[in-house]
Parts: sequence; C-alpha cells; structure tokens
Amino acid sequence: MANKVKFERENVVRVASQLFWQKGFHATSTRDLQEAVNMRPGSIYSAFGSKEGLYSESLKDYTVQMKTQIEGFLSSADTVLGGLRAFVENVVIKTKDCSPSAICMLVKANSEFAEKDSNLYELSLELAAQFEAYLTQLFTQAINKGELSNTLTAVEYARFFQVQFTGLRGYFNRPGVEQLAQSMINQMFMLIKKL
Amino acid sequence: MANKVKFERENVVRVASQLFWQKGFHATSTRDLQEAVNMRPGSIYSAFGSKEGLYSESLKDYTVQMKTQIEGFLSSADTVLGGLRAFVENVVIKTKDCSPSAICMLVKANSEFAEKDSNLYELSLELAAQFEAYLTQLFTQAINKGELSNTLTAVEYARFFQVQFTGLRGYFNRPGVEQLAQSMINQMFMLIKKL
DNA sequence: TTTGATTTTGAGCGACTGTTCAAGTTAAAA
DNA sequence: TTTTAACTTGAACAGTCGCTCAAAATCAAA
Repeated sequence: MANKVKFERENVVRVASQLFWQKGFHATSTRDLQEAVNMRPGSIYSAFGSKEGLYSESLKDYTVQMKTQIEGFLSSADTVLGGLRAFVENVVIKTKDCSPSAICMLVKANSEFAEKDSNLYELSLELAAQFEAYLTQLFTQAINKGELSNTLTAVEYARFFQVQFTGLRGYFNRPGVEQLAQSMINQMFMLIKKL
Repeated sequence: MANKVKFERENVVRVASQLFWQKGFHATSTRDLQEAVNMRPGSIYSAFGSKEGLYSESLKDYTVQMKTQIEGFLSSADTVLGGLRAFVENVVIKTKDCSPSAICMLVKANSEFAEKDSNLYELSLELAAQFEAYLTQLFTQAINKGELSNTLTAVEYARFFQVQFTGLRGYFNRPGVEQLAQSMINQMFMLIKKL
C-alpha cells in the first residue's frame, strides 16, 4: 500500500462544523478552515473535494450530534417530554455561552442559502425533514405512553416543537435576556401539554 | 452651487435592501449592488461610505417598512389582534412567493453576524429591541381594549408573538408546506388569547 | 458664457477568494 | 533495501472582493 492519512476525519469535521456554525458558510474562508483543522489545502481538497463538500459533511455531522444529544437526555429521563425539556434547557440555557451560536446550524444554513436549487439549500431541507421525522417518532412515543393527548397528531406536535424551539433560540441569540429563558421554556412545555 | 444627485436615495436603499435580504450581507457583492441600483462604485461610496453603510441603511429601512405595513393592517382592522393576524397572514401566506426571503431580514442579520461586537450585529440588536418596544405598545392597547387578559404583561405578549412569528417564518421557508400555514397561524392566535 | 462647486464615471489597486498541482514525504509491499 | 502507491505540502493561479481617485460631466450662480 502506501502512506496513511495523518488526520482523524471525525475530528476535522467536528472542528470545521464549529467554525461554519459560528461564522456561516460565506464568512468562513478556506484559510480559516486550514488553520482550524491544521491541514494544508491539498489535503483538505483531496479529502472533501471542496469547501462545499466539507460544509456538507459538517452539517450532516451536526444533525447526528444533535440527535445523539437528544438520545442522551432521553435515556436519563423518566418521560419523553422530560427528555426533550432537558435537551431544550441544555441548548437554550446551559450550553448557550460555549456554543458556536445560539441558533441551530440547520436553521442558519436554511436561511443563508437563498438560491433554492443550490446543493446546500436542498441538503438543509433534507436534513430538516429527517429531523422532523425523528421528532415525530418521539412524539408518537409520548402519545402512546399517555404523556400527551392525541388531539394533535405526532407530526403536528413535532411541528409545534420545532416552531417553538427555533423561535426561542432566535430570541435568545442576544445578551441580557438570560433570566427569561427558563420561564419561556416552561411556557413552551405547558402549551405542548395543553394543546 | 453645483451638480445635483441623479438617484433617489429611498429607491436605492429599497432595492439594495431587497438584495441584501435575499442573499445576505456576505453573499451580496458590491458589484451585485452596483448593477441592482444602477450606480457606479464612486457614487455608492460617496453616498453610503461603505458596503456596511449601505447595509445599515437598508436594514433600518426594512424595519420602517415592516412597521408601516403593520400600521396599514391595523388601520383596516377592527381589533389590534385582528390587524396583527392580517399582517402575519400576509407575510407567511400571501407575500411568501414575492418576498426576497420568508425569513425576517432582522432575524437573518442577527444570525449572520457572529462577532458580537460588530457594528451590524449591534445594529440588529438595537432594531430588534425597538421592534419589541413597538409590539409592546400594540399589546398594551390590546389589553386596554379588553382583547387580551392581563395574566401576561404586554411585553410578555410581545415576546411570545415574536417567538411564534419567527418560528413560523423559519418553518415555512421551504417548499410544500403551504397548506399548513393557515392552521398554524390560527393555532398561534388561539394560544395568544388563551395565555 | 464663464466659473466653480458637486456629482458621476470606471479603470484599476491591493487584498483575499476557492482551488490546483508538481514536488516532497511516508510507509506498506516486494 | 528498493519500489511504489498514497498522502502531505505550500507556492501560486485566476478570479473576485471592497474600495479609491483622477478625470469627465453636470448645472446653479455669477
């Protein structure tokens, strides 16, 4: 055979993901990325093909990470709703200051890519659809376990959750409103149960 | 005296605003802007100072336009809540396809500028605070007119409105969900009244 | 009609962009 | 030890970026 790769693909993608999440696609230069992942352009381009290729892999990894995080909270919670609440609290309150951005990377992507037929816009749609499907599964469980009434379907609960969660994260992407977060999350979950 | 300006500042700002709203700040080049507003770089730079200056004025104009639009719906509605509902329906449903973006330009700006001490990030915060204050005025009226209970304060209603509205606009920034919009708006206003 | 302050023009600057590729390095296979 | 395929390096390319400024054009006042 030959030489082995010197970098760990997972780590590289994770670091790139943080940078892209923070600055956005257009404001992140390939030289920013080179420095962050400590690789020379040739290596990056042979591994990921293009800036777009690296972003693509970063965004996919982001959603995997997000689902993994939810799974973690679900496994240490009594109820599905309790797990989701812990996840929301973690994102909006606890990890707010150490996160690259308060706003979901998927939402940022969806808002940044205006050309509706671009690869990255369509990827953001596809991943968002996958995430909605995942949430729908969770709300199906919640209904079946009797945590929620079935006045709404699981996918309707999922949509409501997404609207609330996205709205909250957008609202708290500013300084000086930290103490409001908990009560607005309480309100969100109160509403979900009362729907 | 001397030569007169050949362009109408208002129109230029409005056109620039549409382009910035659609593509975002970083993805809009000064050459895109030159073509859109039909001005040569020298004229643009003598009138607005920089790309950032033009963006700044565009974003301010956007919020003025948004308030003007709300005023219009309020003046032809019986109630404050009815006016707000007509505004939301207009943005989310009726003008969805002719708008540069489904997402509020202020929200896009807030999400695009990651450096928390940049001028444009701070401008987006300032304008968002102004808009919240404006909404708070409207909800104060709604409470005083008996349209809403006073279990929540006006500013709490304003916050709830913003979270919902932003969440909805983000959710509907994708194809194929148009027929859901009306029922989710109905849900939003039902919740406001039940809070 | 001349003057002169003001605005418009657009070629072009230096910096930066995403990307390439020839040359160098590495390590398993022969 | 030699070979050789795979990987890394980084100088550099062509294009684009935000922006400047000397020159041309404009028009009210003199």
